[in-house]
Amino acid sequence: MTDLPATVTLADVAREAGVSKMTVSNVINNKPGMSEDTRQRVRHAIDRTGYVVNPAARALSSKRPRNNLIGVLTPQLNWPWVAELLHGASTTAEAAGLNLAIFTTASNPTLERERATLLRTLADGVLLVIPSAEEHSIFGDSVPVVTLGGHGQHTVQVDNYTGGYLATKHLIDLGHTRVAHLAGQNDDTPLRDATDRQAGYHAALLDAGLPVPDAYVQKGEYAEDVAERVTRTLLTLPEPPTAIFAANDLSAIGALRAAAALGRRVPQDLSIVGFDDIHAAAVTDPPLTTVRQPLEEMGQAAARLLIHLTRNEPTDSHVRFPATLVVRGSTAPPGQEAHMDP
Amino acid sequence: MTDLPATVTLADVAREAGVSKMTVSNVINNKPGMSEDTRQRVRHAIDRTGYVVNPAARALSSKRPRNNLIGVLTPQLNWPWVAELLHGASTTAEAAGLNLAIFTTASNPTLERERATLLRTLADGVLLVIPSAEEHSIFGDSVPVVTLGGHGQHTVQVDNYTGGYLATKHLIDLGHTRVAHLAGQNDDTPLRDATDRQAGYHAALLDAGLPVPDAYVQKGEYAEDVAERVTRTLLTLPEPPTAIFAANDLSAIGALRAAAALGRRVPQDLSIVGFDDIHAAAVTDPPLTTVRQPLEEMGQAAARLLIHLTRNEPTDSHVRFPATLVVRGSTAPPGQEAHMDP
DNA sequence: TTGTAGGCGTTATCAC
DNA sequence: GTGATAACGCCTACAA
Repeated sequence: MTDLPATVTLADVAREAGVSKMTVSNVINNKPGMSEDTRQRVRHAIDRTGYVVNPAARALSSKRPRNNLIGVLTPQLNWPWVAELLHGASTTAEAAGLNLAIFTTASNPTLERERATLLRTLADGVLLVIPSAEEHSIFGDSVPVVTLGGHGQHTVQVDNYTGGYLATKHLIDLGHTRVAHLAGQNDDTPLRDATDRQAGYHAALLDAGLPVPDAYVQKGEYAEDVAERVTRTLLTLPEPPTAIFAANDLSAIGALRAAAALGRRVPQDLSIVGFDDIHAAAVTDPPLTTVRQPLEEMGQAAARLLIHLTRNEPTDSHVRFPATLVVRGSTAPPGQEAHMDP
Repeated sequence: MTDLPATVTLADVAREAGVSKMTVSNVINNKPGMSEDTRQRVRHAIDRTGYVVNPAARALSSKRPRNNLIGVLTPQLNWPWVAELLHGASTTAEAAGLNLAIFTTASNPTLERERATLLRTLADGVLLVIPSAEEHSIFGDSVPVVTLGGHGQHTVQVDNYTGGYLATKHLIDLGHTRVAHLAGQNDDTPLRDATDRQAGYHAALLDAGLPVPDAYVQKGEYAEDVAERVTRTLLTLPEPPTAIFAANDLSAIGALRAAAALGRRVPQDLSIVGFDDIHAAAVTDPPLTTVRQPLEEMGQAAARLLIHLTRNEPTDSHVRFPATLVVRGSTAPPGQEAHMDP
């Protein structure tokens, strides 16, 4: 447990072990072709000196370094959806001996490019969470890329369309005919996920022969405060919806808030379905009926995919997880009490 | 918006501008002492070529690189407490033109050291979130370090002792005499924060002349599932507590679950106070009375502190935020309805 | 099986 | 003001 801030280099270890730098390097990288004796001697020298490779130097000298590093680019860390996803990824990565370096998406273009350069040179692979179109192009094929919640060459996704369909159908089956939607879309970037969920919503209504008044589809932007504001508008419509399908749990919670503020009881006066099944969905008042994404598993799958890619092992290109409906207390037939399964 | 994955180096820019590499380097680093004319010419060349510095190379050649990078070491990303803290830090860092590179604490010692080396060489400063003793020693004084929720040379903290005291006093003032505590402690690492909160709890009971049966202080380990299990035990005691002060909101939510499972109504049969005031605390059923930490501000303060340190500007060594009680629906006098402020 | 030379992209140093 | 040269620590390629 001695801490020598002085940097130990390959040369130091080599001197200590009485070999050349290259031999030490080869031992470190588990290269074959050297006597077991030498290998041991070097190992000991490494332990004694407390040597650790300098990833920067390694990155500089070899084009495709093995730094045990996976870079992650993600918006907003305090989005529960992201946190749970990354938790899964981190678990799997660590089990495989890989570090996760997480960067939040920079607004500043210079920062963005610096960060990309850093990852391109340093990381074994990159995990993109809900990336913008530009984020993709930055990496080209300089390093393996897996996309979580978006499109790309290698992706991990939930079946958003079916999820949207299931949520809406659940409301229809309960007897609702006026079903609104808080879409995930915002103006800047048309997110694929949001579009698919909305398509599922439309399809379910269409299959049931129900109309979709334009005013019933609002942009919730995946955000709690926006959803709250928009829900107020919906509920004060001349003919307000009796049920809302929110594109994610956060906006469902916003809707919950708006309902409470306007004195509408959930689910008696208004049914609400979310999407994601984040941790918080189970403890809201009332507990949220929602479409479950297996977030942790999805994160794990993404990490696994990336690990295979970095090792040039064969893998699937696209992993799609099923969306399942979790019925809790926020949905009921219009004008009635909740019917909950235990 | 052209994407040339081919790496542009200083030499390329130098050739383009008709100057030497050093001049380009000097322009990039805003070094004084060159004609405005040259500076402009180089600037243009940089734009034309799309040059971006290679942080790895920079790290290698200079002992104290300015990479616009703050490294963060944190346990568990899906801890809401952490997510909200880091969100704050990230906001401030980005506004100052700094990238945040977030690493989750590795269990593997080799990974841990590699990661530390990476940060030591690459980062301008390091932010440690609830660090273990060892994590501190890794960095020595090779790079500025700020600690969030722990001790060290530069720290940002909430007043945990007073927080614990406030929470407990609130329960006592409501008339509770049998007040239990779900401590944050686990066996491995005695966290300073947890100890302080518990000390506040003890002091409040002592000041009120109330006893603290050993059986009333249990290890909730800051975790929802552990807290749920332990609360079940507490509630089935011959003389169960009528109120519980949980060391964080997550364990308070666990307690909420246990109460529901055992058919105890909150707050009529059992009052619960949490700690942190994470986002979810406001939407639980019932909404959680809790001790608020200004998490986002704390993250911002930590980032600001670090930024000053990296610039060798004078700063406070320790920033302490006050803890405030937020009364919601999970507390009431024993055997009575909640008395909520709107 | 082991060692030597050279270069990765940048900055420090010191001449010009 | 500007530029050549030598590191920084490691790996690739090749030689012994």
